[in-house]
Order: sequence, then C-alpha cells, then structure tokens
Amino acid sequence: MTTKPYHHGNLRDSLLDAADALLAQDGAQALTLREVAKAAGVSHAAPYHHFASREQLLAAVAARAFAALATAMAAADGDRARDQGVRLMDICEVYVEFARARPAQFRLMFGPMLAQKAHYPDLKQAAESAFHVLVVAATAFDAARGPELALTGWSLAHGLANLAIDEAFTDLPIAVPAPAVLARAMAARMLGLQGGVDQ
Amino acid sequence: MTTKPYHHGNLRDSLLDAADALLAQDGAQALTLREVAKAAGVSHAAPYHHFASREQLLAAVAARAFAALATAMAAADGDRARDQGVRLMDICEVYVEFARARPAQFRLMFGPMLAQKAHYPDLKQAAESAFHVLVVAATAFDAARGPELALTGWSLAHGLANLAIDEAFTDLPIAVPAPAVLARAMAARMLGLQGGVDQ
DNA sequence: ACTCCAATCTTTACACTGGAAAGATCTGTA
DNA sequence: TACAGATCTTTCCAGTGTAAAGATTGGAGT
Repeated sequence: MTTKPYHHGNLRDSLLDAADALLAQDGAQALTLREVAKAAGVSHAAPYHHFASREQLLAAVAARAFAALATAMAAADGDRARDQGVRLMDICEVYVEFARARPAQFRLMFGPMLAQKAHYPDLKQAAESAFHVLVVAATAFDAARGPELALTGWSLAHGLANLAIDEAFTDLPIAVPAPAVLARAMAARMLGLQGGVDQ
Repeated sequence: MTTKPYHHGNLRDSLLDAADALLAQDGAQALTLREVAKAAGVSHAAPYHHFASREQLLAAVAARAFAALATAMAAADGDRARDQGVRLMDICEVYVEFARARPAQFRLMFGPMLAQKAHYPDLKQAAESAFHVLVVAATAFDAARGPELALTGWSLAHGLANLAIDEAFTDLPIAVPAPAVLARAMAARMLGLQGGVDQ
C-alpha cells in the first residue's frame, strides 16, 4: 500500500480542479473551502498556502474559465475562409452555449462575488483577452464600426446568455426559440444581414 | 421617554427597508441577517417570524426591486404621444440606468442567489410584469416582430446593464460612450432606425 | 553525509453566521 | 376577564472562513 505523502505535490491545481467540479454541482454560493480541501485530500487549512482567501480561489477558477471561453471564441473565429458575418454569429453562439454548458462558472465569472475585477489583475486580463477576440472579429467585418459592433454584440450575447441560464425565457407568454438560434438571429440583425428568426 | 414596545408593529417592512439600505452599501454578499435585524432594532432571530430564511428575505427585497423597475419602465413608456421607437429607446435607457443606480439590487434580482426563480412565485411574477411592459411596447412598434424585438431588446439592455455595472467597459482599448448613450444607440440600431452613436 | 532553511501541510482555536427550540410578552376576541 | 395566537427574545448548535503555531518534507550549500 502506498502511504499518502505529506506533501501533496500539485495541490494548487488539484484545488482548482476540485473547486471547478463542486461549482458545477452546487453553484458558487454553496461552495465551501473545506469541501474543496476535502475533495483534494488535504486538511481544511491547506488551501491558505496557495490562495489568500476563498475569494482568491474563486477568482483563479474564474480566470481559468475566462481562458477557456476565449479559446472557444477564438476557435469559432478560427476558420478564416468563412464569411466574416457568419464568424461573428458563430462567436455569439459559442458565447451563449458556453454559458449554458457551464452556468455556475459563467455566473462566477461575471457575478457579484468578483464584481470588482480590479482587485484581481489576472482575472481582469483573462476577461479582456476574451473580449479582444470579439473586437478583432468585429473590426474585420467593418473597420469603421468595429468597436461599436463589438460592444453591441457583447451586450447582446451577454444578456441573452444571462437570461437563458436564469431561465427567464421559460413560461413566457410568447414563443421563444432555442438560445443558440436566438443568438444567431440577433447577431444577424445587429450586423444588418437578413436571417431574422421570423422569416 | 417612550419605552420601546415589545412588538415592533411593522417589522416586516422595516426589515425589507433595512435590507435594502444595507444592500446598497455592501452588496448582497456581505448582507447579514443579524445586521438587518440590528438595523431594524430587533433581536437576531426576529426575522424568522416573517421570513423563513435569509434567501426568502432577499427574494422579497428583489421582488420589490422588480416592481420598482417595472414602474420606471412603464413611466418611460407612459407618454403615449411620442414616437413608438423613441419610447422603446427610453425603456432601454431606463433599464440600464436603473441597474447603474442600484447595482446591488440589480445583481440580486438576476444573480445566482435567486437563480431558481421557480422557488419564489412572487419574485417570478414581479419579474414577468416588468418584462410585460417591454413586450407591449415592442408589439405596439411592430406587431409582427413584437416578441422578437422584445427578446432582443431585453437581451441588449440586460447585457449592457450587467457589463456596465461590472465595469467591464473601463480600461478598454476602444472608446466607449456613456451607458445611457450606448443604450439608445443600440436600441435604435435594433429597431432599424438611424441614430448610431458613430454618426 | 550533514545541516539548515524554506516550502508545504496539519492541528488547534476563534469569531461569526444561519437557523432551531423554547420561553416571554403582547393583542385581539369571546 | 380569560385565553389563544401572533410576535419577539433568549439560548443553543453546527458549520464557515481565517489566523497562528507546530509538524513534516525536500533541496541547496557545505
């Protein structure tokens, strides 16, 4: 039998992984440092040697999630052969689907807990690198209106993503298409292309 | 000297008021039931005779905030003489400005804490009544595309509001107009009107 | 090989939180 | 006036984040 070593060896990453897993189950609200520590197989105070506080741990988790989002958005933008407008629609769809696939992570990224991102430089930079993908794609579509399109597209995708995972669209007195469809339709309208959902 | 009565008399509302005030100061994260009780001048267990849990108290606060938002939106839509498109732009602007004026309340309304609104019927109804104002205004603007416009406008305003209070627009490598200006410009583009921010 | 230091992890302790339970006080109604 | 229910307080408990101090380990320099 292999006796457990005193030193974990890779505790920092293990804690982040454990927190990620627990997050998906119960949401950030119910995430406990002690549970994270237990899941990683260490004592409840061990995390403090890698993170100054519970918030810092969560900020690190959120930073990793932002990196994943940026990667997914960049992948959607990756196929340079396609039409530029389609690529922007793809980015919006990926954004919304990311939120729907990882609602707890998405809420953590933008939620009130880490609202003052200025306190977490790494987190802020990770968030900006994701936005940067959108700015570049929007500028490629229309150099003059690029920044405005990026802001509008971000707002659109962000609002849709939030409302979708909050289930604000369920039991509404009007017919609502699937989020992914909505994302493409809204993006198309924003770009001045045809392709509205109702035609 | 008037000795304090054993019965508070209007504790439920006082608790909601106190919670509202504390919310604006420190955010929902830091809001403590015991502080709320102290602010209302009662013992720390008194709130449990009016709210089953901390979450229920916060849900009630959020429901009141939704009612206030619906009122503000209805007021923006109130002047029936104006152009229908302008009224929709007004609603979007009011939505964003509400979030900026009461960020903590706004985050509470849509945040993860009360994500499963199905558990709080009053809250859900209050949220839907606010959305209803938008649906009616959008349908008045364009009967056929009303629902789609309402969903798009809501997503747009909601995303912009969230990003604005998260200060996601600060230190961005592009020039960003004031949120209220952005709200009007985005709404105008969505409606197919002129009035983009860059012209 | 030995020493010593710094990093890593554990143990112990504390203040604070949300909530349960039981008792005290008041208010309306018969 | 008696009493029943609503309202509020007191007391208590488990769980949480975090601080502090001690135990264990690996590695660098001699």
